[in-house]
Amino acid sequence: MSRYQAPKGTYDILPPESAWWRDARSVFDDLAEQFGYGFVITPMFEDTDVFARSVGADSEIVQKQMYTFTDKGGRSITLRPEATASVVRAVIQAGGVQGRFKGAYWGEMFRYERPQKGRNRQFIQAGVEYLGSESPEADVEVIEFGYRMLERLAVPRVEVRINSIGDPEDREVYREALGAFLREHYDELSEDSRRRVESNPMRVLDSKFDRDILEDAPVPLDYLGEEAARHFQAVRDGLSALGIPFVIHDKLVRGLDYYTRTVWEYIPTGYEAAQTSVGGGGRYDGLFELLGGKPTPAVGLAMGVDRILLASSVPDPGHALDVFVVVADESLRSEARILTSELRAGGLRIDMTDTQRSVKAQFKEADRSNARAAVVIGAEWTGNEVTIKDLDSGVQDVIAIKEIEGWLRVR
RNA sequence: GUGGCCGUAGCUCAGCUUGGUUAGAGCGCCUGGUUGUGGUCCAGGAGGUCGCGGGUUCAAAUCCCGUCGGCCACCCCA
Repeated sequence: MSRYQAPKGTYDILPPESAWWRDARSVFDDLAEQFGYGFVITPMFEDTDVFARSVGADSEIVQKQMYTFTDKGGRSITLRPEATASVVRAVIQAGGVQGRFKGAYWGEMFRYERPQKGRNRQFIQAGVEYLGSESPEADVEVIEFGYRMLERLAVPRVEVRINSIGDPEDREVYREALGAFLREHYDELSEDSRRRVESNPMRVLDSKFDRDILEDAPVPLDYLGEEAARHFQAVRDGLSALGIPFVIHDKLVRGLDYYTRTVWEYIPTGYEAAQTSVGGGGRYDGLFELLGGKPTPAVGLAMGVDRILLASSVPDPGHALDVFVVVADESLRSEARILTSELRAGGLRIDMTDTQRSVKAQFKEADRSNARAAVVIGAEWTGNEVTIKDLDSGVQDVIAIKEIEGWLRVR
């Protein structure tokens, strides 16, 4: 037990697990490039107002989950709990959207929460923001992006849940109807839900306790305006055309206040935990104005990379090294070092021990380091030769030093 | 923020109920059996402030209190 440990709700990533993170990052980078998204890198902290205004002052995130502090200049600063607000702020600051803007990001987010499976105080989110388009095709593309990402990261049995919460005008009418319904059944509701009837009635829909009562509750879909309804239909048609399976969840609402119309989540159905969503997104046509920009329609998603790892089947990493050099004659150690250096320069992944050890111990290390082959430097060196052994098959040959790379290529 | 479970070797855990000689196991690590050959087997070895602090006691890994941390759930969300 070490004296110092990573702060509560944070963790370190070391080999071999770190390899997955490197791979996941490159999968995401490739995908973003293929979908035509450029990278947006913003600060990890912002003026507190950026989040308070965008995410919603009454939201759970702002109420109790933000890492907020006052800096030495007396400014109220908050570590980002999510990235959309930052990206929108950055784009507004840079002059707003001319035509379309497609941006991708990957980075650490911070939320002060009680840690549990799939929930930490520092975690990685990767996402894309499709700005400047009101077309349902943009929604479809962004939904597809998340779906493909999960596909490539080997998350099995992903369910895409979609819903439309309508435009702000629709929602106002709906809120009334829902409020009336909830007040009618007030006595039957759980304590948590009762508390929210006035403060945030839409979140009651999500309650895990009141499913029976909510069975008959009005849902946002019944209150969509004509345009929002047409938009939602187009999104569904677009997804079907691409062969992306989805289910409509008429009680799906999301915790960030800025969403309008389409909202969705990705749920890996084969994975057991309380925190089931590995990603989600929505349209947020009102956010630019909220942050002082020109009205700009937009849609985006955020993927929880930590949760994707939990839900994915991690593949066998394969060989980590091409060659492990075994020094059988200690007087040739320096020659072995030089050979190692040369082979590395040629692009091979190669390692060796740094102190005298038995040949047996060196082979053991070669095996553990998951090398393809061992190259023995010993008596045969005088004839400009080495012994090379395939560590999977056990086959070994004595070959000229120059032939090492060729031997590996043929196998 | 609330609740439940847990914290003993690098890792996974036993021991704690009924306090008492040098705190154990498996895996991992090191060495040897094979004087140049791993992944199997056998033998030996290293490695522990029993999370931390306090209390009770002649005596605490074991009982009590506090604290820190972990896991799981509520809540919330990615």
